[in-house]
Amino acid sequence: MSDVFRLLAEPSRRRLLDALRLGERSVGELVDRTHMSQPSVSKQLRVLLDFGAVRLRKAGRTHLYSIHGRPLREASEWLAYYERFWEQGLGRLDKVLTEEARPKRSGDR
Amino acid sequence: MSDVFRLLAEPSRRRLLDALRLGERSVGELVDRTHMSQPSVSKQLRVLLDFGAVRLRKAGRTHLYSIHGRPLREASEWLAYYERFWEQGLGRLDKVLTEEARPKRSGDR
DNA sequence: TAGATATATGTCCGTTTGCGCATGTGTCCA
DNA sequence: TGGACACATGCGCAAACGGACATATATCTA
Repeated sequence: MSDVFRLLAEPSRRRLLDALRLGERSVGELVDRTHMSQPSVSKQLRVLLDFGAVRLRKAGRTHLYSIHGRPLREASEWLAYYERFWEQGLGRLDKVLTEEARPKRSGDR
Repeated sequence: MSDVFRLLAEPSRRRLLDALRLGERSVGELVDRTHMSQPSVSKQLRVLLDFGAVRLRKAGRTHLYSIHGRPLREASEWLAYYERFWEQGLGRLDKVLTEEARPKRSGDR
């Protein structure tokens, strides 16, 4: 994995990053929060770790993961804002943006 | 394709979007600029079109494509800024960012 | 130390997807 | 109208990748 977009292309990894949003989590907690199997969680964490997107701190037999790196922080903010629109399709974005923040400014498209 | 990250995960599509950055381009121009085969260009353009990421304007026998949609514009700016760092690996990002803009502020890690 | 707990890894399999190649469709022009 | 030109599409294939399942490794505790 040498490409952030590929990294983020996988929903399971985005779910993990989302679950790590608020801070350090153990693998078990991530399994609970994401409803993924434990092996899947571990594997995707490995991918994220190799990429440098998360950090690992071992505390006894539990492994604590946390988000690392400015790029992912930026990406996380970026996706947090747009994901809700995108997941409903692109068509509604302009509408929602207009309603939400800028009732004017239609000279964009 | 129902996921922007998957859409952007493919380097060929990012190359196309990049080639469309400055405006409308014909398929032939995109073939030249991206060094992709014509069928590949057409296919990926189709994916981008179905997603709503580009627009098509037909002028005779040439098809002019252009980027469409605020999300991709945002994504484009976002990637334009970070891509150069990411493509060289994540490790250099903090360094470059520090050198570039903020010689102080090291409490970020 | 034995067993339980927490996590990691190996293997197999099915799916997805991009590309190459050939061909089809639409448009312009002599 | 026939042929050149611009682009799109269908097909087959190979590579990438995630998940399920079983199992290995490490740590804690009785």
